[in-house]
Amino acid sequence: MSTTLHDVASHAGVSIKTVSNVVNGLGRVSAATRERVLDSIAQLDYRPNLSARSLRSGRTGVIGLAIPELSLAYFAQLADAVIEEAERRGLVVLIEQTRGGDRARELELLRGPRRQLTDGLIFSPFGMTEDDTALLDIGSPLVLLGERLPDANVDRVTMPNVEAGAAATTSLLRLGRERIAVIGAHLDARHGSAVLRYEGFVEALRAGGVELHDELVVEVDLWHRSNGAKAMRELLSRGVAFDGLFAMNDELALGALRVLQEEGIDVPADVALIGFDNVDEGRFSRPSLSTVDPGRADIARMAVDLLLERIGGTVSDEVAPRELRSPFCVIDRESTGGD
Amino acid sequence: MSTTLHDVASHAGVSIKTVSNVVNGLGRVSAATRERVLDSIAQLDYRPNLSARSLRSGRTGVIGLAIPELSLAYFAQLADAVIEEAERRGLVVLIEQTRGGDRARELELLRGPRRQLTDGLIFSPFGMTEDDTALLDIGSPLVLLGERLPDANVDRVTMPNVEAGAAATTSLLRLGRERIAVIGAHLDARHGSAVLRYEGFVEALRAGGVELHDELVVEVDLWHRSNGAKAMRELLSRGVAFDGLFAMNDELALGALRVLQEEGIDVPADVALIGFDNVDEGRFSRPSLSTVDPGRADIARMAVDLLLERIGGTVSDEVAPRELRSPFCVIDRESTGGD
DNA sequence: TTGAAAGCGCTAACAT
DNA sequence: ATGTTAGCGCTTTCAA
Repeated sequence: MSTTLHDVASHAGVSIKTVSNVVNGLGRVSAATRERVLDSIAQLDYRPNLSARSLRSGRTGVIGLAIPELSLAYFAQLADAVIEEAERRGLVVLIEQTRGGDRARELELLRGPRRQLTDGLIFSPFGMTEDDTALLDIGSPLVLLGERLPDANVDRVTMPNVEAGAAATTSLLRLGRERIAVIGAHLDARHGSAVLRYEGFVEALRAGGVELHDELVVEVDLWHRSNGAKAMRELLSRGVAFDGLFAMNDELALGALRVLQEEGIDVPADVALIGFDNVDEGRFSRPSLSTVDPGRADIARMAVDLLLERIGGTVSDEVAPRELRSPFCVIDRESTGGD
Repeated sequence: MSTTLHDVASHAGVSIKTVSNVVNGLGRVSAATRERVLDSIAQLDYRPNLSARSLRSGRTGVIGLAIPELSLAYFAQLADAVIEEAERRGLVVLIEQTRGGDRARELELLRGPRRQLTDGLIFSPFGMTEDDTALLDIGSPLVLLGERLPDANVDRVTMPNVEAGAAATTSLLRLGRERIAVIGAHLDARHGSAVLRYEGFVEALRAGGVELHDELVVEVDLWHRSNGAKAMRELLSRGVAFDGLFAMNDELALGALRVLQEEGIDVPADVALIGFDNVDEGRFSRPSLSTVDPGRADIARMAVDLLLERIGGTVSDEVAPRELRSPFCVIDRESTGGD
């Protein structure tokens, strides 16, 4: 049996309420009693029972983070940032994996009993469709990551994907590349990073007066490295020339890079390549990978902030959903002729 | 206010206990009442309050996983496996990062109040020293990952690092390489993967009748990619010839690979390279990276199993600590001339 | 400034 | 087969 408030109270010869006050730094307690209580706490090695506290207060001190997959470097690094940010505020993070695009899992996760373990959820949706938007109304604080489910009535952190996609493309155009391929598109989708980055891609081409060739667009469902390799093989098999490549994330880029090299195609001389996400690996590939840095730390901070404001009631439920955008920047490495 | 057992009970016209029985599938409840209760539960959208349940039962349904860093691919992929394994058993995982080698953080994490949020902990120690071994006696279920703190009186999952280190080295020897370098050693340490893998390395050299050259050993504290690059530069600056390289993990290997290529050294023709951990990236580097697969899924399964046996009391506290070893295998890819 | 007591929602021992 | 009830350890209202 572990020590309770009661034990401490009788040990210190005060009431349970006084101990509680000392523990929580509330109310006015005379310096002398406080001292005595603190002493008893130390002697008895008292530690508050968090379950009891949650039951009473309705708070758990835990926030949930639901992402597609931890083994994707981007999400692992994002989770890292969120955990760090949460810790800074005395919170702890429960990670749930939705496994790429599993709608049922995502819904279950939103409504399942496990939500109760957390005070709020940071959620990166992937498989849910617009028809499911209403299901996001889960009555507990929620922050969305990314642009899916755009009509959701919920706080959200995004990055300027259109602008970033355009900037990435422009960095290729600036090298004089005119036949620019793109892998990772989701042509039939209506929302999501793929759609927006592609939009930026198209805009940049137009602005640069460069033609968009349909044969240079490769769709890829899940942005895994293996699919990047597959997409590149597909592109090469089409037999169309290209001198620039925009991969919608770094995993795709690195998978594609591998195939380009197998085929003896030089990067960046023959094909300039830029990815997206700035995962650590890109710094050490050969050539190192140019990319777009989405500001992971900012995203994590903003998401935790938004969530905490709702949890803490600093921002009432009445307040309309807010949308925060992280700053981004293009990083020019060897794969686009940088250093 | 959310629905409680009471609400359901009165709605269904039965006692609270009956509802509890239905919810937990315990006791005998007639099919008719069960039906009625289930119906009320659905109508009222009742969901059990997990805090109350924890307070009462002393279980939270959460297990902790403490690892150095999520942004290291190995740990991200391990966390993925642990979450999956836990989920299979209806548990959820709280991840804490110890940030490479911070002893104080590790201790705080073991004893801190957050332990209360979990029923048990899977812990990959790094910064704690042998003097701290006693501090592992935290009175709640604990499973250690790896070989540090060998005297700890605790369940543990390891991999056969000596044998695996030897096997990796042997795969280099089998190619006829005789000047084999190693990066990632911790020469002054007395325990840990670095020590054991190095031991295997030395053994394999001896068994192969090949001399060990001190100048071919590079120490690296944290096994990050950037440190792999740094170690390789250091090795090259020594101006000693080598035709094989054993990197103690894949991150180091990939960092080193990058530098080798910068210097125009061909892998595997000039230097055959093998890493350790089988992280996903190794399949798509160029050349693809030979490595040792430590059986991540097995490790996760074993760790969760051991923990649950202690949590559930299937295995009493009296039972001596158990040690499970995962199977490993060497994967021969391009960096050692495989495909 | 401190104390007494109610009750958060649940489980389980006991009673019927 | 179902109902009653006593807490789990805490916070908090109210009273002293």
